[in-house]
This record gives sequence, structure tokens and C-alpha cells, in this order.
Amino acid sequence: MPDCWLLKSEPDVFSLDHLRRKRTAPWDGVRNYQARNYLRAMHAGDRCIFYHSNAKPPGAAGVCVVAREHYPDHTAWDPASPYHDPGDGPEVKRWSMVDVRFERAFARFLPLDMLREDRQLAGMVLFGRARLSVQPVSPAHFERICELGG
DNA sequence: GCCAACGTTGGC
DNA sequence: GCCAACGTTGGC
Repeated sequence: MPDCWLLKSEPDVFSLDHLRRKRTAPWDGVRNYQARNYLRAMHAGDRCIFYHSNAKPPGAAGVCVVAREHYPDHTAWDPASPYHDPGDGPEVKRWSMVDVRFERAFARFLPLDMLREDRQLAGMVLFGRARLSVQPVSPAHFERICELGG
């Protein structure tokens, strides 16, 4: 049974449409240890809700799939990268990323408000740990979100 | 643009 | 190892 996840991205920076056009893309730039640990726990084939944060409105846009399991996020080693971490390097490999592949956009975008109001989605990490950008989603919650998204 | 929540850093 | 200061996230 594959695990389910939720990935947040600011659509101004990288939206589900960007991923649709690229088909597959690295999920780079995660600089939080708990989120990184979840990236490392992902398996190829795991499905992820693609969530648009810092958007008007924020919400769930669609689904993507883990296409390649975790490997070092080398953007941390590049001084020119916005994701540069001076404390990291090829010998340290502090941060990780996975590759994700576009699966589908929901027929209906699901605003955060709507997700919050849905009683079947009570207890989602999204509502309690607002700042965690990579988070696990229970299979039941995942299925419910797909059902709402159409 | 504001600001609350909260993760990280660094002095002690 | 504590905790204040600081920076970032992300909803509003």
C-alpha cells in the first residue's frame, strides 16, 4: 500500500501547471528537517496532493506521483541558488529532494476553506501544522480529496 | 502588507 | 541545554 502525501508550493514560483508542462520535476528547496524526513520516506509511486500555498485562495490543485526517490538536493551547494545553504555541500548532503511527475489537475480547485469545512477531512496535518510543506496524508483523506476534486 | 505561529540560531 | 532574538511561512 503506497503512502500518500501533500506537497505545498507557491504557484507564483512553481504551480501544478508548471509541473504539467514539464511532466517531471525535482521537488527542490525544502529546508526544514521534518519535511526533509518525509521526503526521504517517500517511495516511487506514492501519490501526492499538489497544494498551492500563498495563493488567492490557497488550496489543493491536483495530484502528482513520486517518480524518483530521494537524492541529495544539490541546489543547497550552489551559492547562486535561492536555496543555497552555506552549511551544506557534497560531503554533507544535508538536504534531499525527490522527482515528481504530473498526474492530473482536479476538475475543481479545492480552496483551503472548503477542505476545512469537510467533516471527513477533520484532523488533516494541513490544518494543524500550517507551516509544514511536506506532510503525510491518510489514504482516507487522500481519497476524499480526490472525490471532492473530481 | 500585516502579523501570528513556529523553526532555527547563537550567546551564555 | 536554555531561551531570546530572528527569520520565514502562509493565511488573511
